[in-house]
Amino acid sequence: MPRNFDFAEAEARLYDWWEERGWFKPEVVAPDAEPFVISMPPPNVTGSLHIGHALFTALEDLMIRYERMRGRAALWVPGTDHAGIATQLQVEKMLRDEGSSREAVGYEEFLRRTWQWKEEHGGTIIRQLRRLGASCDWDRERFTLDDGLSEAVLQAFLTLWEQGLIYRGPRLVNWSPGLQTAVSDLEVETSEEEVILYFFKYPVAGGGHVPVATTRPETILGDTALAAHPEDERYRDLKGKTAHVPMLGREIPIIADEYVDREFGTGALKVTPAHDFNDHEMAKRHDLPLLNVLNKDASMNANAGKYAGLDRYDCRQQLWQDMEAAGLTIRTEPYVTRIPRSQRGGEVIEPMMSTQWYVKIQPLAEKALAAVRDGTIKIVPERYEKVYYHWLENIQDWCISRQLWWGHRIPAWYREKDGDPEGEVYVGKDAPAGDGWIMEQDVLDTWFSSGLWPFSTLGWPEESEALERYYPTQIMETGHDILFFWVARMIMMGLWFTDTPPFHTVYLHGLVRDKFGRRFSKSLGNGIDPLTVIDKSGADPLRFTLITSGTPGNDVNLDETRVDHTFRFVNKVWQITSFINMNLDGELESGLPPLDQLDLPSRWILSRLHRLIGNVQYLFDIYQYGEAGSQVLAFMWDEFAPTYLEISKHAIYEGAESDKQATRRVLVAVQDACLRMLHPFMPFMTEEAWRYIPHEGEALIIAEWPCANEQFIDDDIEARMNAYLEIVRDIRNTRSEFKVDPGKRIAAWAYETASTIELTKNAYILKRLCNVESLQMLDANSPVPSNSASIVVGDITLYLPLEDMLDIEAECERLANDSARLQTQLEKTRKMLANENFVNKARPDVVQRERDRLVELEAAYSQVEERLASLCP
RNA sequence: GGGCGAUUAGCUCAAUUGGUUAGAGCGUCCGGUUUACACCCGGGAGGUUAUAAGUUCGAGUCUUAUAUCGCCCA
Repeated sequence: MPRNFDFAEAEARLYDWWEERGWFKPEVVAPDAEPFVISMPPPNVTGSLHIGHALFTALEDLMIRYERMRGRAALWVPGTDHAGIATQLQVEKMLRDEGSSREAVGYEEFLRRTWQWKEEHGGTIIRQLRRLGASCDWDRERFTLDDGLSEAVLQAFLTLWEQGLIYRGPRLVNWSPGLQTAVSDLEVETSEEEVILYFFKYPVAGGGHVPVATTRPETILGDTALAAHPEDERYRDLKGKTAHVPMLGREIPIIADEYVDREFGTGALKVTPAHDFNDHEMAKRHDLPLLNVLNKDASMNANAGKYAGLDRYDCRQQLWQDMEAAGLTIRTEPYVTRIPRSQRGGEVIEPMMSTQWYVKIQPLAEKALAAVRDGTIKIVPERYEKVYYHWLENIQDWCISRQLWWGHRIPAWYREKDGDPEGEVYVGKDAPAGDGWIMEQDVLDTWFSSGLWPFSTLGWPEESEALERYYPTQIMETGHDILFFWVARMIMMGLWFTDTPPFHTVYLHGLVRDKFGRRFSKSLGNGIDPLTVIDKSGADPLRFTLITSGTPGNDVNLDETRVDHTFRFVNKVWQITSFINMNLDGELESGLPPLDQLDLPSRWILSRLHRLIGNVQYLFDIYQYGEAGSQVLAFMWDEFAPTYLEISKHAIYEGAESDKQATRRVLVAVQDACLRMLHPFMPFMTEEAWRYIPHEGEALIIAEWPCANEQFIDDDIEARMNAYLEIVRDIRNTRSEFKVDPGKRIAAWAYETASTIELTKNAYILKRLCNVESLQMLDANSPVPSNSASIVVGDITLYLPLEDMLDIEAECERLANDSARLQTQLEKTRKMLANENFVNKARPDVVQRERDRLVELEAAYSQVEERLASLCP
């Protein structure tokens, strides 16, 4: 067995082996095995791996490997998303670099170039997932724009259309002037920004004016009314009058509406129904006309009169200058308000009138709400259920059309009629009979196709075998940031089209941030590239660290020193394996010897192991994977390796043959169980290490998940072993305190009592763990050995002859400290047990524990006192 | 404005049906070439669990209020 785990060599080799053997496929188990299916959240096809992908991969692969080991038909369906806007932007940038543009090359060529781009860059992220060890069924890899999924999108669209749940119409939308497309509410991010509030005079017909304030003066050109609160005294006289739009002179009515906030600005409000959502609502109430003053690129259109052609911000300046010259301005002041920006491009979103396609979402939303309310679908952590409810209860119709070229083209056709190019509309896969039909050029929101993902990837709308066998899936594991974008939509569409919840559990993880909790950003330069980390330390440490660094639903602050630590843990596990491997010496009978033939340390480690297995199982059941991993680490690093392994050297180096064999079998059994439990966290090293210990079965990846056996769990054994371990700790402390050379073997003495005789039975524990060569019994009449330090644990006192190394003064101080500590604990315990409320109300086992503790403390205290009295007058 | 989360050692985090002395890692200090591992081993220092009240025999954990930070929604 190699001295160290060569991850760089082993990872690629093992991954290829697993894949070639077909172990990533659900068919490896019996055909009647219960399926366990996860649909991978499809990464952007042209993206590259970042730490967030590493987190979801680590978690999902953990779930998949765990269930595979439990005998389920585990299927992890991988794939990528065409990511309409993101991909189109990348290709447009490439064209721009070539001095060209989307418009210049034209629709067909643009699509050709985009597909070409996808072919070139599309495989990158998928290849990178392999480096993390992702055990996906690659034969089932899908892409949201492949033929099957396009068919699914078409089917879904047409079904909704037939059901009257899709409509097209002019609405006020969030318009992204940079991308030149409509975007949905979810794609707009608003945040507070400092802007300028402009106060000006709105001329009233027949003389006078009304003071008005706005943050967007250019929208004045689109005003179709002036409004005041009906009870506002200041504007009572204006009722029924009209006003003139500054610089344009257009006459508009002055209306009264309760929406107007009397406290804000001047109390009077300009109404721009084509460029403001609130004004739009008001316009509906008052039957006001809508006047669009913006072009698609947010320059002013013909309705802006002489300002036509100016960019929105240039217009703002120019108009204000002109108004100033006309004596219509009052003043400006800094003002903080919420500005909507495009989640993608970052530029300011303009509400604009536009004809778009919508899904009437209410009926779908109701089903999706009910599924979580009645527990059919569970969200982990549970608190996100509230967030989910709130969003679905207030959901607006979903704008699904995007003015992009890259995506699923909406299956609609137009024909000119009465001069209107869209006078006739037809929805269907193919153009209807007759000439002149032109296909809708807009595409669907990318989330429309990813909403179908859990079932479209399995063949829907075909009634495929895969769909029959593997749908519904089990867990949807994804980031909490896309709960609305994606999860809610999958639930809505899954329930709507398949009449089945697409999964029973939603497991949400948080964002990965840097160690100070900051988001990764280029400007901060704090990014952590998963591939760099893998190159340096291997995939296992990164995976384990990501999983154990946080708790479900919460952000993970990734500290790279933890990756280093996990790297050392990987080495630790390897070294344990190596130790076992080099001490095997020939054939080893499989399984464990009968319990009654095992020594105390063996029974102790098996008890600890099965307790651990039980805990890990419980933690997996409640999705606490991080804690489960940490507990395995703690067991191996703090109990198995430093205690059992060290003690086992006694049997292996100097025991009888039967003891050697028994100890070897225990070592193998414990290590085997640990490797199995660790496999889903760190698949590579565990698989490789497993080959070096006796095992049944071809590979760890398909080995059985361990199961806790109550028969091994033994409180009495653990208590007896703990007594030794406490003595060991005390002896080590004492040696350290008196600066006894760690390599020096010393003796220990004790007066003969039932407890000390018992102690001699396993004296090799002390020999191995704290270099105590022999435990010798003192005659009851002999004096306490001079120059010795005393170790008191329960009713046992050991004397360590330290010869000239003992400093009496120091020993007395040590004993006094012990005494004080014991006294404090005694008082506390006595007080507890004297409290009738405690004795009567606390659980009996808790009370008993305190009683046992009291006995032990009393024994220890009296011995310390005795020793103190004799040594320190 | 509404909702949610966080606040535990210098830093990053655990501690899940309330129960021994609140644990790890990194950092720090002391000591070690012990035949699995210096990618290591042994030992130490470092905490009023944000604050204040409450429930309870018992609170990091449950309740209420406050403060600070963060996220989501309007």
